[in-house]
Amino acid sequence: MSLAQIEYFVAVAETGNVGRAATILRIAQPAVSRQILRLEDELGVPLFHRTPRGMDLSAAGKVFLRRARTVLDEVREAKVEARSGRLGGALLP
Amino acid sequence: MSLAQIEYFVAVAETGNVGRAATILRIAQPAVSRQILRLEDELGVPLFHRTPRGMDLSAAGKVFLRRARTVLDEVREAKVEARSGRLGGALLP
DNA sequence: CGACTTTACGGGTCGCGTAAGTATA
DNA sequence: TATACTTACGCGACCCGTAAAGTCG
Repeated sequence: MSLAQIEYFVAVAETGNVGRAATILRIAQPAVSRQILRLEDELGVPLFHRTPRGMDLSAAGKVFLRRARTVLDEVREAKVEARSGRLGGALLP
Repeated sequence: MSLAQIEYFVAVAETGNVGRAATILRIAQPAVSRQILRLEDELGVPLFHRTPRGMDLSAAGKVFLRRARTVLDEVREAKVEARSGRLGGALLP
């Protein structure tokens, strides 16, 4: 699993559409489709139900989405905090 | 930034030693050293102080370590939850 | 039929491992 | 000189983009 896969997954989940997610991510549709498939393969669970109109989150997908967002948020915060030297909520001597 | 870089960073932070971290990670030392350098370069902040006896966390490194552990924990939980189909704290019909 | 997703294929990039180099007490 | 980190180099794997194929209401 990679951070890129998690980003792609969130984008597809939010748009319900691989093509639209790809546009937002500024990459081609097959790249997004492949990484979603690879992610599902690694997890062993489908994250979406495929319909002729797009992608619909499965039960496992809904669960995964929460964690995926948390991961991306934490990564963003980690970057900001490390760069600014700010402490993360705890006081260290 | 990649999940591998975060894993390597945590391993080095916990061992205080690139070589030992590499052994734990079952990869060669240069691989670990390079990813740490690349991570520091991306953040623009040194995460460790280099000493003749190993690597010592910098202030930024200590801050980053908290977030790094959270990220890895969330990723682990995401996998487990998605595979088991368990809900993440919310009740859905 | 129509919109969407998936597979095939070629090229560029990234990461690892081995080996050599650098630095400090 | 001993220990640990860093750079050089060659190779394999991964990812992307374009193009073609498959799927389902």
